[in-house]
Amino acid sequence: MNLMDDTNGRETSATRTAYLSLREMILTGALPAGKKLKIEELRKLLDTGASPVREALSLLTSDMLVERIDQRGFRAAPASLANFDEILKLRTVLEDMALRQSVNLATPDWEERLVLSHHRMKRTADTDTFEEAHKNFHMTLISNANSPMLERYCSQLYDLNIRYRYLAAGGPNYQKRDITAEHDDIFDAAVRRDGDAASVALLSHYRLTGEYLTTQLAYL
Amino acid sequence: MNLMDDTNGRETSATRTAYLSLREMILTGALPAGKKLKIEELRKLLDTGASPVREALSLLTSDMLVERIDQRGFRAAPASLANFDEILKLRTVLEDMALRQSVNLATPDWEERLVLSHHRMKRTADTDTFEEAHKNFHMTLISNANSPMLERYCSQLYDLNIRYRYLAAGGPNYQKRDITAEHDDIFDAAVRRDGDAASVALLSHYRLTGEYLTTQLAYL
DNA sequence: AAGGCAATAAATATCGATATTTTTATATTT
DNA sequence: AAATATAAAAATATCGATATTTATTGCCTT
Repeated sequence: MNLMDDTNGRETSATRTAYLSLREMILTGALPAGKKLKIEELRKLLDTGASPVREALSLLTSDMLVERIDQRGFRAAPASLANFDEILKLRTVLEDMALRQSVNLATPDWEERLVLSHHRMKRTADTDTFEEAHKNFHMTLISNANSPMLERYCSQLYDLNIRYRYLAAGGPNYQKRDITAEHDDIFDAAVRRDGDAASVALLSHYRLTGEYLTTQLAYL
Repeated sequence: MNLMDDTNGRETSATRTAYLSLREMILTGALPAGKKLKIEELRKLLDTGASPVREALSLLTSDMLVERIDQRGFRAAPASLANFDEILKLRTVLEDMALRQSVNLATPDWEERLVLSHHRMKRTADTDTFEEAHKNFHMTLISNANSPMLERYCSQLYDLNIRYRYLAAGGPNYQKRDITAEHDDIFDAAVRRDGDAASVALLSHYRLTGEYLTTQLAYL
């Protein structure tokens, strides 16, 4: 009964493992939007107990990636064009605020973290760790706003958006747009501490992405 | 073992009951900010099992009323002036957006719900159901924005703010300000579908409340 | 006496089993 | 044949017990 050795990947709880796996599966579409999430199924799929699965699903509810229907279990949050529009609109408002605050409070330390995250993102272009580096760059941009709740909302909305990228393309493949240049614009403005310009560049970045995804998602 | 009769208040799960109780206790300060929330204690306090308590705490994490520290349990979210300021700032931005959208999409049905919620709030002034009616009024104001996520954020932030009102006063007692007049201003502007005026009135309402609470909370 | 180590105590996380509720399938009645 | 009631099956919610992990206390060494 005590299989302590097969969990050689120490220092992590079953709940956390389940949480990360399920999150990944929902973001990438392995668990499609709207799908009923049966505890027993997931338990077998992840090879763990029912309690960690339940708790992981509860946590995903915070992230709005899972819906909980009292007494009737869980399901992957449904996707729709309306929902995508909502996410986009909230994102623009909140990230605008966050980025301006962040630039406003600029410090050498933040600047260095920004340079680093920007560099790493460029380095990982076309690799499968780009997704991670990309999020890290965007989060670093707003990480100096000194507003944990705002950052949390932005992070949440960012993740929700990822799902629509996968829905649109079946994977994180960007189109002809020069994304790199767009990122550079945001980065440059931030480093020279021009909040207005940074915000304009960021919003333009989101607007373009939004328009592209909207056409791709027309069938939703 | 089957005590089916003592749960005569049917149609509710143990988790939901625990969730509501704990939420109330945190909002009113019965469970003070920052306090460690031990499963066993709460289990006895609420006279229920450990699973519902655990799950309720997970749900409260979504509401940012409880913090979860992996492998080290839960605690009531800490309170601070900085946190209060953050809530206030986010609230003004998001409710401004929500109210404008709501007024913009005004319909007869919404108007009627608004009239009703306003009336009920005035009726319950000085009773202990005022709190509920007050929240209902504010939520009705933005309920026509057609943006579930935005509404959810606003609702969350509203609740977080309640806690600071209790922290400031030990109870929901307002001060000399003519709150009723402030509410009437918002209400009137909304009904005559003047989004700008409604937003100005609402933000003024929040700003005044914010200033009052800030002085009361100086010791935090 | 201060700092660190070991043993103990406490609390959390997880599991497996059971009770409840909801859903599905079947039969009965109009 | 359609609609409703009933029975069976499936799934969720809950419980109680156990295994792990973290925190505490006292003891030993320097």
